[in-house]
Amino acid sequence: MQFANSLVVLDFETTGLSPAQGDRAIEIGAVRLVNGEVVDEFQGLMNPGFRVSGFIENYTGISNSMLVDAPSCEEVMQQFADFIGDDHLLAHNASFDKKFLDAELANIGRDYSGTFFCSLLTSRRIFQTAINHQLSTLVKHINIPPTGQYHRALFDAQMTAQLWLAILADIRDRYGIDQLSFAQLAKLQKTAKKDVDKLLQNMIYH
DNA sequence: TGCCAGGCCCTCTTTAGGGCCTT
Repeated sequence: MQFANSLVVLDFETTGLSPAQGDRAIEIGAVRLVNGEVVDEFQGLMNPGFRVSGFIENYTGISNSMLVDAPSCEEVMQQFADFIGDDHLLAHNASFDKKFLDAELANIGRDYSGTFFCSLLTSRRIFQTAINHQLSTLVKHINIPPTGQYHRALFDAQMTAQLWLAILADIRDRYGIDQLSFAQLAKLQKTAKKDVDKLLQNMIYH
């Protein structure tokens, strides 16, 4: 059984919501979690080749003047593909970050072999009483003092990593499960909320 | 010209609609 001991936790800032509509990445931030600790990190601004909107400048704090001298998406994503290696991946609302990772890596003819996991889907199942499941709300929910600026890629990746560790700690505290396999995590994030308790109870014995 | 994401998930559901999340 392959335990989920190593993951790359990543977050993109982008020019918009959809690469299919022409949006590009403008920043990637990531940390590598190994055995519950952050052992490495990656951060890079990238020039998408066109001006970003005022909305995105305000939302992210990343201005056009910060991007004009930044390396290209292609250059940064080459480095990031090397950083990912063969690790599995995690993001908050992974469907969003996966769209951009797939699009940006396709641009440079690169790929990745790992599976994407989602802290949003998992937190909806484990922290069912949270007011909502935005990253910032969940960080408050788990009593982690935020020490940076949300909507910047590295900080959001760092907070997502802390959220993930809190999810694993909650599972350990409530069910006595010390380690979950990638297959078990995949099953958990697809299980209906009402069935999560039974699923984890059963995992104790398998 | 006008429009513009998309996957998940709940429910007053499944012959559907709308809120939540991400930028």
